[in-house]
Amino acid sequence: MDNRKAIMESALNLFYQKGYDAVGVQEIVECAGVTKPTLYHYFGSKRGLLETLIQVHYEELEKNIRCAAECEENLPGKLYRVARVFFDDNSSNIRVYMLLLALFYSGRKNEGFQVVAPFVQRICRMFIRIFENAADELGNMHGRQKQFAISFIGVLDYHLMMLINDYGDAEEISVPDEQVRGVVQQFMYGIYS
Amino acid sequence: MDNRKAIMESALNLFYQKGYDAVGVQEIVECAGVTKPTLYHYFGSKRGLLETLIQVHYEELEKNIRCAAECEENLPGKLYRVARVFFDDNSSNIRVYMLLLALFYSGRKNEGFQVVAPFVQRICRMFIRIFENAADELGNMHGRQKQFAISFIGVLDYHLMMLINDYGDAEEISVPDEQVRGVVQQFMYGIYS
DNA sequence: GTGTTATTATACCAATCGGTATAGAGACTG
DNA sequence: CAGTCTCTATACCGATTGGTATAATAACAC
Repeated sequence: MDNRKAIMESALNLFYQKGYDAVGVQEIVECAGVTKPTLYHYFGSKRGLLETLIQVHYEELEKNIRCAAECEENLPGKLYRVARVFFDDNSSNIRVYMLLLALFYSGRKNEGFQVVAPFVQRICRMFIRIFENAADELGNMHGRQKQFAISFIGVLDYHLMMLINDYGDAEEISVPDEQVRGVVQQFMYGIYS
Repeated sequence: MDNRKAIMESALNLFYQKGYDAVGVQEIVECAGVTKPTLYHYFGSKRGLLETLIQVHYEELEKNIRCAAECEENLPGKLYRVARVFFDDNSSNIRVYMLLLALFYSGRKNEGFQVVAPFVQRICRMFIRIFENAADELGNMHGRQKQFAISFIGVLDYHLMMLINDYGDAEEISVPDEQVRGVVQQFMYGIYS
């Protein structure tokens, strides 16, 4: 019962630190203090482990994003709240999201990519909808909703990546509000703002 | 003599499609039509192969970016030229850059990350310098050069990734000028422009 | 107490991993 | 011709890969 969670926790940490393909099943179970049959009993395969890992954590991530996106504020306020979801480290949120990204970049023929791609697309669609729902604020977007969404996600992702890089191996990553607001503001009004 | 290039070409394709860790040395040499000792003669190790692969291609990428960044235009013009370097598929440029990114996201304890991190940092510094050199256009940036640079790179990367994803397995990826200009313009003047 | 089910460890599998020892082949130098 | 140097193939190395067959353990219902 508890072994299941231990395996998932170990796997998340190892995948996040070394990459999905660079981590062996043996290493995961050792880190979790169990043996291989236990892992294969719960998850069936290494891929199955990754799938449930992503799925379970993604639910919460999506919920958080959706919640932030449905708040009663103007677009900048919404984007700020969404950004905060990404920069707020709920200990596992960041690791999951970075794993998602890493696998998304890992090449289309990679097993991890195939697992992760649909989830990334769902995130993209959520962001596109944010801009569509702000049509009254933005006016005619001339079909550029997707461009807006991709740009915004890209900005968030890269800032996140750089933060993780700067912080080194530190566990906690805290991003001050003003910095998040600065990023959103620049996105909204350009770099002259 | 030619075997060396064949190995590098095969490795680049395989790493790009399946990820560094998911590709075995055996697969590389088979794809190149040689045997393992040939690879180890030229590159010493799998890591050595990756290092020379990145190094050789990076030189050209950096040259192209630097060239675009030194043109005699205003900032939007410069950014447009730089963006074009990224979106112009010189058959190998995109593959190399995406490999660079994939490894950068792959986790700090990953072998590939350690190889690639210094190159990504060099790219970042180049972008930061672009904004610093535009101080006369931008005025006092209040130390936000790095934020500008990271945001811009993030926007480019994610657009690139999405393009590759939309195009599927197609070899050639052509991005119309207007789209590139749209992205740069949004970055410069915000989404109301 | 017996049967059933879920969970776990021991021990194993073929296949592949990155890497190499040895030696042959070819080109060039003396 | 002998010697040397670069390059490459055969065949191999120990270690690890993802995965499993078997059986023991424990908890449960009856």
